[in-house]
Amino acid sequence: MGNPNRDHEYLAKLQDYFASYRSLPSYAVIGELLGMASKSAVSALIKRLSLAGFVEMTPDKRLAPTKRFFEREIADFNVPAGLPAAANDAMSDSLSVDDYLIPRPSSTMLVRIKGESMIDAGIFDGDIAVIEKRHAASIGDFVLAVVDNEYTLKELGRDKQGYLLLPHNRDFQPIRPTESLEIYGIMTGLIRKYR
Amino acid sequence: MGNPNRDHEYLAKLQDYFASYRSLPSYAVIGELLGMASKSAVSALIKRLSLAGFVEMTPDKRLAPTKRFFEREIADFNVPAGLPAAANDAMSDSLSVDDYLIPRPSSTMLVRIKGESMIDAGIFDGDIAVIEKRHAASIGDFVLAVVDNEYTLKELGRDKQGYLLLPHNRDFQPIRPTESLEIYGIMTGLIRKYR
DNA sequence: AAGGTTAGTGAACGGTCGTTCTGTTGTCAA
DNA sequence: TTGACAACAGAACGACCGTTCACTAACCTT
Repeated sequence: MGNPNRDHEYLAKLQDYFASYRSLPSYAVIGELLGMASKSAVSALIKRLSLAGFVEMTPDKRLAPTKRFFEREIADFNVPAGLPAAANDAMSDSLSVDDYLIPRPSSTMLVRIKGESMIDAGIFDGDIAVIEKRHAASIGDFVLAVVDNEYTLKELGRDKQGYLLLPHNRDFQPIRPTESLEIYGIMTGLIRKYR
Repeated sequence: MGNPNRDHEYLAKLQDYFASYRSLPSYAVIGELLGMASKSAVSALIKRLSLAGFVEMTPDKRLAPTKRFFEREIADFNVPAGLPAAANDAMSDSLSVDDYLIPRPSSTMLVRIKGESMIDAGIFDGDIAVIEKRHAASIGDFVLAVVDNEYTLKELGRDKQGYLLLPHNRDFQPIRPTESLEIYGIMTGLIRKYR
């Protein structure tokens, strides 16, 4: 009957559904969604996906996605003209974007970038910076700092006279804190959305 | 009887539950969870939360959280001068970075950037591009294309002679496909990790 | 004090849930 | 060609689902 292993395709549809509704449907509806006429086929599919670690049952026996459900492959596009989609065994990395960028949620915040002072570092106006809150930083880190009562994202530098905040833009001058310099957090990631 | 408006407290428990299991339990279990003895109390609570916009029913009538369900309580630590409170506001209507960048999981892939050809667009070697697979693109889109049997990320351009692939790096020349140009997908996001 | 409002109890009920079992069909290896 | 196997169809079934209704208790107003 069926093709060899359409489970990956079925999983994709469930992922789309969950992305839309933040909930997994009943077996009957899954059947409709996937083009299956009987719930027993769905039941078997769920068992397979459960074994593969993509879904699980909550303590009260409800179907729920696992963390793995949200993982994505990162493909290198060195691949010579073969579809990178088909071969999922040789993938380098597999994780969810959240886990990748935000390993410690409780100490992490997101900050919308304003201004052009870091464009030479590939950080543009409107981008979102992932900031891990902490008060210590190393020279060379990109830091979100409070300088003279104002928040700013710059590279942390140092010279004979003390700490500096270095912009990455030829048109801007380094900032030397006159009164106070407080490190609010360091930048651990960048997020940008197009269109 | 009860205190004035414990709904906020109830919501918090549901949020915790969902964070643990990525699913909302049945009314009976919600009752246990919240210390309610009857399901009709839960039913009433769900109606209230639904009115307030924290939960909703999927098309197939299952209980599901809304985007608002995931909104973070804006922590009330003191704002000296222009605290980056605009932080969460950036992605206020999405529940996670995943959701923000990847609304349609099944047609989205992640590709590790190789090379310097797009550095003037703030896309660096080692960055991860979010690619939405599709074969049609508009002029000006950043596209992952297969040109003469090789994958490349460039801006899609056009002149009198036809389509072009434009790098964003002064040291690179535009690419004019000699044999074939196939659009593999368009770039909808960028992810970078520091350190 | 009376009356309204709101949150919750408890029981009854029809509908839907997911499981299970039997049967069918297409694929693959011997 | 045969037999094993996997994916799926279809029907039956008990359990659990969420709704509804009548009722109670605490808290407003006035």
